[in-house]
Amino acid sequence: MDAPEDWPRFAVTVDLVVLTVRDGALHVLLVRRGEDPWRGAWALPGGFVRPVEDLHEAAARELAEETGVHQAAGHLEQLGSYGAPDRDPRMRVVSVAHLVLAPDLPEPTAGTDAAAAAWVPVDRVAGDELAFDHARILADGVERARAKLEYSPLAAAFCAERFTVAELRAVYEAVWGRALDPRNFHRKVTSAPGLLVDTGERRTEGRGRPAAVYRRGPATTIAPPLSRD
Amino acid sequence: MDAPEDWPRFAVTVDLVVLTVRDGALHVLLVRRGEDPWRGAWALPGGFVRPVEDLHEAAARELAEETGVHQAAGHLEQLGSYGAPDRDPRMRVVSVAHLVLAPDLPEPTAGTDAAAAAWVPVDRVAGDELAFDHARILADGVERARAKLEYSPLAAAFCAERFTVAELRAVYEAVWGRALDPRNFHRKVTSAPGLLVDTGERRTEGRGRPAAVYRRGPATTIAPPLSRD
DNA sequence: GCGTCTTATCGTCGGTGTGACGAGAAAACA
DNA sequence: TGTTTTCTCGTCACACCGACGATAAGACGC
Repeated sequence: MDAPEDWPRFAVTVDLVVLTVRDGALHVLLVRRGEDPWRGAWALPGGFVRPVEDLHEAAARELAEETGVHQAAGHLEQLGSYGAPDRDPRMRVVSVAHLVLAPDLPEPTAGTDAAAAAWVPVDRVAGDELAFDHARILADGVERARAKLEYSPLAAAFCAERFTVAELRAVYEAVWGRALDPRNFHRKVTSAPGLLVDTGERRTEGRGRPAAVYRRGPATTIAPPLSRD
Repeated sequence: MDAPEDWPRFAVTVDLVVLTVRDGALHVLLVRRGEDPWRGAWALPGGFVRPVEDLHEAAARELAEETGVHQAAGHLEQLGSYGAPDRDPRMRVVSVAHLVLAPDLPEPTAGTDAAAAAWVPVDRVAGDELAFDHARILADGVERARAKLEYSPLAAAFCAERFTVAELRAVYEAVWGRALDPRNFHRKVTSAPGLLVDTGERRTEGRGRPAAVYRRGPATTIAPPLSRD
């Protein structure tokens, strides 16, 4: 099977698990499907990969097009591919899922394809109300995010460019669903080499002593890792 | 773009990074291409996904067909997808790469498609002698394997069903390319709950005191992780 | 202005895991 | 029988961790 007519034809899509932290809870960006199948159901944003673009490009493009989110501020990585033969009743589709971690954003803008888009707390998404196999993709994405916070500086992708230790801690608490000791957390992240860069700036957030404002440092891993036990 | 004629058609393949430990070194299974493009170059084994099979099934099938390796003994997981528009000059191909960790096997059996197959030490694979983007896929697979040994019981996938602590340590040393202290390694793996099950059996390997023989335990993670520093 | 509250930041302390390494156990080999 | 080799168990100093006390520095109510 080597002639161009011989290989099975697939449609290839990218689906996006876009996560953010709002009001102390992890949220995922969902769109409501306007077409069959699964018309009216919530789904992950996504779309077809174009004939001439890389998978990563396609994901970034769909992210901007369909959700108005620009990758620059956050983090985009490939999550995995899903290609069960019957996952889409119309045709054979392989979806390359991507994970996006974004700072809290004003409001989801419904894109061209989607009837509506909304941030939904991940623990309020019932598995059976998502289209296709998106419940599994979402679960894999959330688990990936939870695991990566342990040993990577990725939590900062949920924050604005300048942030305080408390804001960073709030991200961990939201993603892990668990309260962390502010003193130990402060010690760990400030002592991890290259993780945070002190801007010298201070910021007072309502009550309490003003907090130092940091930027992301050059570190690519957190050693030793934080523990989510 | 919703009619079946509208979406771009892709070929979807699975490529396999099959790793094993031989003679104290990490080896990868390569096949020599018998057809253009890249005729005569080494490549990762792989092939087209069939119209009705899941990606994981396709990887397991290609593994058995093309290399004679049966997954049962080892470990098979998805590594990631590669879909640069120009990665195959013939057509638009998205490859879903999989990572296989297998015990040392007698000899690679050249499969139907491949002119030849061979175990090659990974540190002797020159990047520019691999077909397509397989050098990058291989690098990603090796890095995934190295990282996973830290916190998962996956090293046992490189061993036979029953193995000694020294054999397990040899796997770590081969994959990480670094000598480990036998005493500290022994302490860590035997004290990690659920990692090893003592079979009661002993085995004497040439000289030295006979070693206890273990099977894999039910643990899915190693806590605390081993460190490869 | 002055206490009070709240949050940020720094320190302390006991427990635990770690790497470096010593020492004994149990085999093969000369 | 001694030597060598490898496996296995201990020891010890050190780093780190979680729990938590103490202090710093702002806002707030009066």
